[in-house]
Amino acid sequence: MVQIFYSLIYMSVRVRFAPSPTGALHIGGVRTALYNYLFAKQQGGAFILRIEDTDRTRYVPGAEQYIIETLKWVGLLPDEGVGFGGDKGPYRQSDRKEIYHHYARELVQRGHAYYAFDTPEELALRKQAEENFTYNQQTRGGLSNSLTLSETEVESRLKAGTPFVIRLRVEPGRAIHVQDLIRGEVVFQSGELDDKVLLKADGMPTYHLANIVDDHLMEITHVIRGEEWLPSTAHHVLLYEGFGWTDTMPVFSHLPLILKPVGNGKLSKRDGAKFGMPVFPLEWEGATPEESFSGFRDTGFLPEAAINFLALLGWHPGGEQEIFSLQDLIQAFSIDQISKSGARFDYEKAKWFNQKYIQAANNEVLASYIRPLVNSKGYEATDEYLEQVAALMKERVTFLPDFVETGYYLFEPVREYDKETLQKKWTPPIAEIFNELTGMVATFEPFNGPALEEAVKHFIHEKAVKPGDILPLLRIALAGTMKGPAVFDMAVALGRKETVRRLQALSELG
RNA sequence: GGCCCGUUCGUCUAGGGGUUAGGACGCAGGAUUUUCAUUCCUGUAACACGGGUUCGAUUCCCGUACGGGCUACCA
Repeated sequence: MVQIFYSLIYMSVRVRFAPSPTGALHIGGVRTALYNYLFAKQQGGAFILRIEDTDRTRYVPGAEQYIIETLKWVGLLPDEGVGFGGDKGPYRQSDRKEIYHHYARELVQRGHAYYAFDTPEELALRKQAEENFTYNQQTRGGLSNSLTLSETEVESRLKAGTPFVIRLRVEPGRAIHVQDLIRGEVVFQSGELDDKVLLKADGMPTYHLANIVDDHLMEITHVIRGEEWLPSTAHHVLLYEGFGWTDTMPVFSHLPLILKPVGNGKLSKRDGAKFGMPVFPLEWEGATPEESFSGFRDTGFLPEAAINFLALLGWHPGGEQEIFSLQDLIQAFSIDQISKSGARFDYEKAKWFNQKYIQAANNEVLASYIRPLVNSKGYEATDEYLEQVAALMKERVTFLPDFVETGYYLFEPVREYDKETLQKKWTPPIAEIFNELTGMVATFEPFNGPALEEAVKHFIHEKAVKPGDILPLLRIALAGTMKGPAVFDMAVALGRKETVRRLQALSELG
């Protein structure tokens, strides 16, 4: 006992993120990965990526790569796992088939599991006949399994290759206590539990078996997973008991769900299209447009912003800080401050975080994010110019693509002029002054923001017109719109030649 | 239906037997900026309901309602 206590204290923390490669990884999965990562790093432990691909019918090619790419994008790099090495592998469950067979058989030998020969069709019929039919301690006596069949019959069926599953043998009359770090003690009555399938007829384990065997073999100390696993945790405890692994059973924490922005229920992949927002980390190209999704990355989120947003969806350290770097999060994180109730996906808040992170990012970093967007539009620009664009636009954008979309006029001629303002401001006398101003700008030295501004204002004063008569026109000439960066900063960024060209273009139009 | 979990402003949340129930997003108004945005200030708005326990409950307990999850040879 003393020894167990000792080992629990000094055993280093090991947590796992164990997604199933059935398609694009849901944003809730990213949050689960994040909480696991934060806990591991804070405790000086290991963060492990395990791929749970035991359902061959739901396997989707590319999903595993998607998961890995997501973790890389958000910066949650596993210490061990598929694609990351480690000495407790293999970390892909389909590569561990024999291991599960071995343990499933061992559990049968220990009397905590049994062979069952009932076919899916037979069970489906039973369910049709009896509405609440479950395979459990009440019903198994009347079914076809190694508890009802003679030993020789079982032997011969196994020898003949009759398909079978292995089921957990749950005995009634016990209270199973689960200690959850988020929810406290949760109690289940064993009499209400069914005899879960552990090993399927195709030879693959179910989640229940695989997750216990792997967590044990991989020396996982803490299981941090979604709330949907809470009801089956009682079965998991029974498995630890059955194997005699209770001393090293991991500590459980069941996370609250992420809910739809409006309406009832948990956030689903369809909500992305429905509400016009990403619910996946990365873009995903499915077989059809309906199965293809956009993600946070291609929408133009900074990974740091996505992480900050996700971290606070269901957890809060208690202070009034809102902006947390990954390092801040590692320091501040604690499992007992995770909320118990589900959190609605608040996209407005996500946008706010992104805006904040873009504002705070330095121009060089932003330029590197803008570069691919610029290239894909076919624009040409130097890195130095992109840094200027970043400086000009960073306080006016929400998403990365806004730099080249809202600010397109920093890369190509004005496409469309604000007619309303033009109609109001463009009068023959003003046009004449404007032309004169164009001539001045063409030769004015030095061509920098403050000097230019000073000179133009002086010019306006001399002509006895109001700044409001000229400045808006200048802006429209350069950007076409009444929104945007300071006019003189724009002029300097565009350069003298382009500025003059645009001023002339407006005159010709007028 | 059964089992399990939950419930503080519209949203994310802090708090906790006695508080003007705090912050953030959003929204509204204002200041700054002769654009827009940023920034700053102000405002808006919450303890689901009913019983206990208590001198006192939003906080503790029990119910109810509502919401959610699970109930597959899916994870």
